Amino acid sequence: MGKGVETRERLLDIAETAILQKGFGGTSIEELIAEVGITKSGFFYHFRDKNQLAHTLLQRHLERDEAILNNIFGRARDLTDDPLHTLLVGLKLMAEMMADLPDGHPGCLVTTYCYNERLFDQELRNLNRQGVEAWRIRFRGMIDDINARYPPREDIDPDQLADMVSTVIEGGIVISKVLRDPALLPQQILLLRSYIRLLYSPGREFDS
Amino acid sequence: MGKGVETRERLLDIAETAILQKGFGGTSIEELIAEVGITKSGFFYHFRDKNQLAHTLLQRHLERDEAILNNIFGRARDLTDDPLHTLLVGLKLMAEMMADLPDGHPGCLVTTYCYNERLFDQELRNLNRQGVEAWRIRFRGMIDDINARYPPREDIDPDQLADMVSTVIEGGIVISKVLRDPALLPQQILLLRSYIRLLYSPGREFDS
DNA sequence: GCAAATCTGTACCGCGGGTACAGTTGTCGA
DNA sequence: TCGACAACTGTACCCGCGGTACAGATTTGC
Repeated sequence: MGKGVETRERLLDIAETAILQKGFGGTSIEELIAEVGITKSGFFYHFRDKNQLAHTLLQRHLERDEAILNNIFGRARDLTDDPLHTLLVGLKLMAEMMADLPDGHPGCLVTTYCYNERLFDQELRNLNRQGVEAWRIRFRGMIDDINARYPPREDIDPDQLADMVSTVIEGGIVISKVLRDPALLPQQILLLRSYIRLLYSPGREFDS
Repeated sequence: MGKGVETRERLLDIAETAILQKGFGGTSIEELIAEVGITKSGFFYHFRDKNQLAHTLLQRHLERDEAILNNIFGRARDLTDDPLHTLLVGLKLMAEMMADLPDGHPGCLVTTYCYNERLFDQELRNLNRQGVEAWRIRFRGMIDDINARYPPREDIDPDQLADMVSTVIEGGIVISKVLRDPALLPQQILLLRSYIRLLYSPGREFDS
């Protein structure tokens, strides 16, 4: 890794932490360069402006996030062939991962950007949306596989159920942070898991 | 309503909208006074500084929120004496209210403040937490009433289930906004409702 | 008609985002 | 060993914004 790339990554790390704690408008370039130990000119060598920093940051975040999800549900698929079990195991692994974060989840850029939307251009808002759409597609695929084998106890729209994963994670992060209770996020993921298990549990399948 | 109170309320309205779209640090006093039509001196007559504006805003938000929830679940209680029905009807009413918002939900200050926490003092962060704790207490009470009459199909911690309401609402607002789909938030609330119905549905109550 | 509430006007400070551009330092291959 | 390029530093400047400090004007209510 070259020296430039390293500085750039450190800049991105510090910027991400700061933005999650103070929002985009509340984060100054000056504080970032002070922490990295470069000058303002150095910052503008790496990024055209603050907006491009935001763009790069979100892109990196979404890529990492996808890699993590691929890892989790890849491991889940290694453990079982059953699509329902795969999702349930995956959610369990996800909850365990969240529970292992020592200081709790630091926050998600998607939510921060959502509540800073008017500071960004259309392109960045679209990138954020595509990130959430990718989650929907991922979980929608898994739910389709489950529905193909198990009859749900209620007639639920698969897109809505897929979006519920994103909803519980983003909401869980917020409530967990506000209450300063790191355990809350994994608990909420396990409640979602409980819902899915109940939804596909056998018994009284054909009651109207 | 006096002239001063009216100006103050308009200032708060405009500030709330701006902060939900641009975050606290991204919202300038200058833009607020420009829209209200007063001078900077006028602003500082009403609020000591930006921080006090944030405080007043959150307090107002939490009070209004409590009034709305009282109204919704009050109406639900008028319709039925059964605690499970009350919660299910209340969630239905809440979903309908969210669906009736023409431009979708504008966002929740609790989440914005959560992702701007380092811009605020301890007192404001505590106020935010107390708001979420009030939600927990409210829903925890309703869940206790349900548990006293119905055996849940799974052994769920009542506090966690209560927090799931907050989680789904805050998360639903975020995902709804990012995807620009106002229908998503009410749908997610109805999924939560579906979970609670399944959790307390009769049949196979005593399977281990 | 007087006091208090509700502002306006003016002047000022320092920080932060951003622009512009010239100069410096280290690395690496020909 | 030299030169090109990456990765910066240094300096100077502009303007918007948060905030301070007042003094003065206008409106409202009793």
